[in-house]
Amino acid sequence: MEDLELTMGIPGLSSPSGSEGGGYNVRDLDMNRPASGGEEEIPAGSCEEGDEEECGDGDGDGGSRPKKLRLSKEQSRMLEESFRQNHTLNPKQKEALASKLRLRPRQVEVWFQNRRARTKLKQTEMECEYLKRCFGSLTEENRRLQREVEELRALRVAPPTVLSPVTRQPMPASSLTMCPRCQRVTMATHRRPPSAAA
DNA sequence: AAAGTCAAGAGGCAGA
DNA sequence: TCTGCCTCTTGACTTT
Repeated sequence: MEDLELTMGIPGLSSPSGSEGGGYNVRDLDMNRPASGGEEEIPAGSCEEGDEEECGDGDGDGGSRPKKLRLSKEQSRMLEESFRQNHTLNPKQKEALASKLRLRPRQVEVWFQNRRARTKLKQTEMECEYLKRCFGSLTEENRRLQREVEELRALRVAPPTVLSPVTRQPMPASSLTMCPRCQRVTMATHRRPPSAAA
Protein backbone atom coordinates (compact mmCIF):
# COMPACT_ATOMS: atom_id res chain seq x y z
CA MET A 1 0.00 0.00 0.00
CA GLU A 2 1.07 3.53 0.52
CA ASP A 3 2.12 3.28 4.09
CA LEU A 4 5.57 2.75 5.38
CA GLU A 5 5.80 -0.15 7.68
CA LEU A 6 8.23 1.24 10.11
CA THR A 7 9.32 -0.26 13.32
CA MET A 8 11.46 1.27 15.94
CA GLY A 9 13.66 -0.35 18.46
CA ILE A 10 12.82 2.25 21.01
CA PRO A 11 11.05 1.29 24.18
CA GLY A 12 7.76 2.96 24.57
CA LEU A 13 7.10 3.21 20.90
CA SER A 14 4.71 1.18 18.89
CA SER A 15 5.62 -2.44 18.63
CA PRO A 16 7.16 -3.72 15.44
CA SER A 17 4.20 -5.70 14.28
CA GLY A 18 1.35 -3.68 15.57
CA SER A 19 1.31 -0.27 14.10
CA GLU A 20 -1.88 0.43 15.99
CA GLY A 21 -0.15 0.98 19.23
CA GLY A 22 0.48 4.00 21.31
CA GLY A 23 3.27 6.29 20.31
CA TYR A 24 4.23 6.72 16.71
CA ASN A 25 2.14 5.29 14.01
CA VAL A 26 3.48 5.36 10.55
CA ARG A 27 0.27 4.62 8.81
CA ASP A 28 -0.09 8.16 7.70
CA LEU A 29 3.39 8.58 6.35
CA ASP A 30 2.57 8.49 2.72
CA MET A 31 5.57 7.52 0.68
CA ASN A 32 4.24 7.25 -2.78
CA ARG A 33 1.72 9.94 -2.29
CA PRO A 34 -0.45 10.29 -5.31
CA ALA A 35 0.32 13.54 -6.99
CA SER A 36 -2.04 16.00 -5.39
CA GLY A 37 -3.37 17.04 -8.73
CA GLY A 38 -4.71 13.57 -9.28
CA GLU A 39 -2.03 11.63 -11.07
CA GLU A 40 -3.13 10.15 -14.33
CA GLU A 41 -2.64 6.54 -15.18
CA ILE A 42 0.61 7.10 -17.00
CA PRO A 43 2.54 5.07 -19.46
CA ALA A 44 5.45 5.79 -17.16
CA GLY A 45 8.22 5.41 -19.63
CA SER A 46 8.33 1.83 -18.50
CA CYS A 47 8.48 -1.09 -20.84
CA GLU A 48 5.32 -0.84 -22.85
CA GLU A 49 4.33 -3.46 -25.31
CA GLY A 50 7.38 -4.64 -27.13
CA ASP A 51 9.96 -2.01 -26.30
CA GLU A 52 11.94 -4.07 -23.83
CA GLU A 53 15.13 -2.54 -25.19
CA GLU A 54 14.09 1.06 -24.90
CA CYS A 55 12.67 1.31 -21.46
CA GLY A 56 14.39 2.81 -18.48
CA ASP A 57 17.90 4.04 -18.98
CA GLY A 58 17.92 3.02 -22.58
CA ASP A 59 18.94 6.51 -23.46
CA GLY A 60 18.18 6.60 -27.13
CA ASP A 61 19.70 9.95 -28.06
CA GLY A 62 23.03 9.68 -26.22
CA GLY A 63 24.43 12.68 -24.43
CA SER A 64 21.79 13.96 -22.01
CA ARG A 65 20.21 11.89 -19.28
CA PRO A 66 17.19 9.85 -20.32
CA LYS A 67 13.74 11.04 -19.45
CA LYS A 68 12.75 10.24 -15.93
CA LEU A 69 10.70 7.14 -15.52
CA ARG A 70 7.53 7.51 -13.53
CA LEU A 71 5.99 4.31 -12.39
CA SER A 72 2.29 3.98 -12.99
CA LYS A 73 -0.11 3.74 -10.07
CA GLU A 74 -0.56 0.09 -10.69
CA GLN A 75 3.17 -0.56 -10.81
CA SER A 76 3.68 1.34 -7.59
CA ARG A 77 0.83 -0.47 -5.94
CA MET A 78 2.20 -3.86 -6.85
CA LEU A 79 5.71 -2.96 -5.82
CA GLU A 80 4.43 -1.72 -2.48
CA GLU A 81 2.45 -4.87 -2.03
CA SER A 82 5.49 -6.94 -2.75
CA PHE A 83 7.58 -4.82 -0.44
CA ARG A 84 5.11 -5.38 2.35
CA GLN A 85 5.58 -9.10 2.02
CA ASN A 86 9.32 -8.92 1.76
CA HIS A 87 11.79 -6.07 1.96
CA THR A 88 14.24 -7.88 -0.26
CA LEU A 89 13.79 -9.99 -3.34
CA ASN A 90 15.68 -13.01 -4.50
CA PRO A 91 16.64 -13.09 -8.20
CA LYS A 92 13.67 -15.22 -9.14
CA GLN A 93 11.18 -13.01 -7.37
CA LYS A 94 12.79 -9.99 -8.93
CA GLU A 95 12.57 -11.47 -12.38
CA ALA A 96 8.97 -12.49 -11.92
CA LEU A 97 7.91 -9.15 -10.55
CA ALA A 98 9.74 -7.34 -13.30
CA SER A 99 8.05 -9.23 -16.09
CA LYS A 100 4.72 -8.88 -14.34
CA LEU A 101 5.19 -5.12 -14.19
CA ARG A 102 6.83 -4.84 -17.59
CA LEU A 103 9.94 -3.41 -16.04
CA ARG A 104 13.52 -4.51 -16.17
CA PRO A 105 14.78 -6.46 -13.15
CA ARG A 106 17.25 -3.68 -12.55
CA GLN A 107 14.41 -1.21 -12.18
CA VAL A 108 12.66 -3.41 -9.67
CA GLU A 109 15.92 -3.79 -7.80
CA VAL A 110 16.47 -0.03 -7.75
CA TRP A 111 12.94 0.54 -6.58
CA PHE A 112 13.44 -1.81 -3.66
CA GLN A 113 16.75 -0.22 -2.78
CA ASN A 114 15.25 3.21 -2.77
CA ARG A 115 12.24 1.99 -0.88
CA ARG A 116 14.43 0.52 1.85
CA ALA A 117 16.39 3.73 2.02
CA ARG A 118 13.21 5.77 2.41
CA THR A 119 11.97 3.46 5.12
CA LYS A 120 15.21 3.80 6.97
CA LEU A 121 15.20 7.54 6.59
CA LYS A 122 11.71 7.77 8.04
CA GLN A 123 12.72 5.53 10.90
CA THR A 124 15.68 7.71 11.63
CA GLU A 125 13.53 10.81 11.58
CA MET A 126 11.11 9.20 13.99
CA GLU A 127 13.92 8.13 16.28
CA CYS A 128 15.21 11.66 16.18
CA GLU A 129 11.81 13.01 17.20
CA TYR A 130 11.56 10.46 19.96
CA LEU A 131 14.99 11.33 21.31
CA LYS A 132 14.15 15.00 21.19
CA ARG A 133 11.10 14.34 23.28
CA CYS A 134 13.15 12.26 25.71
CA PHE A 135 15.63 15.07 25.98
CA GLY A 136 12.85 17.52 26.70
CA SER A 137 11.29 15.48 29.45
CA LEU A 138 14.65 14.62 30.99
CA THR A 139 15.61 18.26 31.01
CA GLU A 140 12.38 19.05 32.76
CA GLU A 141 12.94 16.26 35.27
CA ASN A 142 16.45 17.48 35.89
CA ARG A 143 15.20 20.99 36.55
CA ARG A 144 12.61 19.69 38.96
CA LEU A 145 15.16 17.62 40.87
CA GLN A 146 17.55 20.51 41.10
CA ARG A 147 14.83 22.68 42.56
CA GLU A 148 14.15 19.95 45.06
CA VAL A 149 17.82 19.78 46.00
CA GLU A 150 17.89 23.53 46.53
CA GLU A 151 14.88 23.34 48.77
CA LEU A 152 16.38 20.57 50.84
CA ARG A 153 19.64 22.45 51.14
CA ALA A 154 17.77 25.50 52.35
CA LEU A 155 16.06 23.41 55.01
CA ARG A 156 19.33 22.05 56.33
CA VAL A 157 21.09 25.40 56.48
CA ALA A 158 18.47 27.07 58.64
CA PRO A 159 19.33 26.54 62.37
CA PRO A 160 16.74 24.32 63.96
CA THR A 161 14.70 25.74 66.80
CA VAL A 162 14.62 23.37 69.72
CA LEU A 163 12.86 24.20 72.94
CA SER A 164 14.46 23.27 76.23
CA PRO A 165 12.40 20.60 77.93
CA VAL A 166 13.05 22.42 81.18
CA THR A 167 12.68 26.09 80.48
CA ARG A 168 10.50 25.80 77.36
CA GLN A 169 12.77 28.41 75.81
CA PRO A 170 14.64 28.02 72.47
CA MET A 171 17.99 26.33 73.03
CA PRO A 172 21.18 28.00 71.73
CA ALA A 173 22.37 26.31 68.54
CA SER A 174 25.77 25.67 70.08
CA SER A 175 24.22 23.27 72.55
CA LEU A 176 22.68 21.16 69.83
CA THR A 177 24.11 18.36 67.74
CA MET A 178 22.93 15.89 65.14
CA CYS A 179 22.42 12.34 66.27
CA PRO A 180 24.24 10.13 63.74
CA ARG A 181 21.80 7.30 64.32
CA CYS A 182 18.44 8.92 63.96
CA GLN A 183 19.62 11.97 62.04
CA ARG A 184 17.76 14.24 64.41
CA VAL A 185 18.83 17.27 66.30
CA THR A 186 19.55 16.52 69.90
CA MET A 187 21.02 18.36 72.83
CA ALA A 188 24.80 18.31 73.02
CA THR A 189 24.66 16.66 76.40
CA HIS A 190 23.03 13.58 74.95
CA ARG A 191 26.06 11.66 73.73
CA ARG A 192 26.79 8.06 73.09
CA PRO A 193 29.65 6.50 75.02
CA PRO A 194 32.87 6.35 72.95
CA SER A 195 32.83 2.58 73.09
CA ALA A 196 29.60 2.41 71.14
CA ALA A 197 30.87 4.71 68.43
CA ALA A 198 32.30 1.96 66.25
C1' DA B 1 11.60 30.14 -8.65
C1' DA B 2 12.44 27.30 -4.86
C1' DA B 3 11.64 23.15 -2.60
C1' DG B 4 10.38 18.49 -2.71
C1' DT B 5 10.16 13.82 -4.83
C1' DC B 6 12.09 9.89 -6.79
C1' DA B 7 14.35 6.82 -10.48
C1' DA B 8 18.79 5.80 -11.43
C1' DG B 9 24.12 6.06 -11.51
C1' DA B 10 28.35 5.27 -9.00
C1' DG B 11 31.43 3.81 -5.48
C1' DG B 12 32.31 1.09 -1.48
C1' DC B 13 31.79 -2.87 1.43
C1' DA B 14 30.77 -7.65 3.06
C1' DG B 15 29.90 -12.38 2.22
C1' DA B 16 30.20 -16.48 -0.69
C1' DT C 1 36.18 -12.21 -8.29
C1' DC C 2 31.36 -11.78 -8.25
C1' DT C 3 27.08 -10.45 -6.38
C1' DG C 4 23.93 -7.88 -3.73
C1' DC C 5 23.20 -4.26 -0.79
C1' DC C 6 23.92 0.42 1.19
C1' DT C 7 24.84 5.19 0.76
C1' DC C 8 25.43 9.33 -1.53
C1' DT C 9 24.47 11.91 -5.45
C1' DT C 10 22.41 13.54 -9.73
C1' DG C 11 18.98 15.33 -12.51
C1' DA C 12 14.16 15.06 -14.42
C1' DC C 13 9.95 16.16 -12.94
C1' DT C 14 6.22 17.91 -9.69
C1' DT C 15 4.37 20.77 -6.22
C1' DT C 16 4.05 24.93 -3.62
